[in-house]
Amino acid sequence: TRIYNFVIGALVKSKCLDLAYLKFEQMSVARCIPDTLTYNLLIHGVCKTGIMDEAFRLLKKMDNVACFPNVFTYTTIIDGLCKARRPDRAVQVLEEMRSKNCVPTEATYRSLIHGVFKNIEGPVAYEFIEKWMERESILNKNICSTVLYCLSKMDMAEEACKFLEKMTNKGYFPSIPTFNVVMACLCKGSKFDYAFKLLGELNTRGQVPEITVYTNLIRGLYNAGKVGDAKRHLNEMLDRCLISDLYTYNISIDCFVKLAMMHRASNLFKEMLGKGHIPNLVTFNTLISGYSKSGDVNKAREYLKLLLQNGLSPDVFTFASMIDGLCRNNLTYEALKCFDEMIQWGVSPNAVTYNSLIHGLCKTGEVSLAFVFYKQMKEKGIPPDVYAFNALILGLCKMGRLDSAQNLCQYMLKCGNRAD
RNA sequence: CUUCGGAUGCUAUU
Repeated sequence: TRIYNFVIGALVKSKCLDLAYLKFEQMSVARCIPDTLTYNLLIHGVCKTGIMDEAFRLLKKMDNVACFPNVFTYTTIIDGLCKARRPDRAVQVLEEMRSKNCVPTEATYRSLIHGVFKNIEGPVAYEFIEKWMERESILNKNICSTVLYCLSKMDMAEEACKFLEKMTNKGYFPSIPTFNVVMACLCKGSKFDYAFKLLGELNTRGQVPEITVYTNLIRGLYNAGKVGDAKRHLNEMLDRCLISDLYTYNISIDCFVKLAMMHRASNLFKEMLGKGHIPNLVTFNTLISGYSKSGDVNKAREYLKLLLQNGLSPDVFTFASMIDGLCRNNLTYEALKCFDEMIQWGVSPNAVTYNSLIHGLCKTGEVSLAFVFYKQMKEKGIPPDVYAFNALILGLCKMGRLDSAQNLCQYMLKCGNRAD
């Protein structure tokens, strides 16, 4: 039986179901008795191919030959049912297993929850899980974190709030990993009031959030135009999180950059040098991008020089920032030069590089040159995206070539882009 | 050795 199981397992894994079944038939001839594992393997196979009726037939057969299904059996079937979009039946199976004194494991619940969220549309999935949990009167931390994980990953901030509200009232509080994903989701979905509330609750529990929580929050606030709040939390972050390695320094510098606080960014840079940390390419790129964005091309160049002095080679990020900065100052000619330099460095331009350049050229009215680069990027197999199209369309409009602009817009849509 | 999942990790373009 053990040998047969091994073979059947291998066959199922390599998707040779019919051969697996053949071996299964041979077992009785060889006077081997299939055990629970044998059936589990076969059920696993049929579930993967979505033939749930066959899975149930096997389950019934187990009953007939007094071979008892175990957690693995039921979990496999539940997983299969969810993937076949039959969550109601999955819940039935869950109840059936309980009635047979088979205790569901974390895997069982995860199969159900993940399966539902992955295979059913978001709102419907949430409603389903919500109802299911109401019937399950137990409050299980693992179930909660799985649900929150799914909601967060699907960017269902609204639902995540509702769910948290309900569960925290029952005494639940997310673990650190769950807390992090949920916070990321809330910040992305601009649910700041709830994010603050959650953060406050973590504080009252005497815990300090990880730095990534703050960066998500700061970035979200900044994107939502709440610069004041973002600054406040940046200060709090610096106050409470240990900025002690390259990674955390880079994060903090980036926060200052994003909030256009370049003096603070460079102070932090000096501080890290003073403490003996060696800045890396990301550090320099971050600072260069900041100065470029603020229009201070000279400072950006200064840091580029420093980058080289540190034995680092500029990469596609470096050049993108430089080109962007030059274009912002209408130094289109310099930007083109920079583009050439980039190629001399052996760095291949990507979509962002072209977008920046095209945008800059259009801004200074050199639309025909912009189209040269537009063609070049297509030739290089880089599909132009909305950034490129928007710049070109705007450029054409400014020239009064509305017809061409419209045509390009049509073309953009045809290429599978969505107009914004 | 049979079932489901396993976060967060810094930098560029409207």
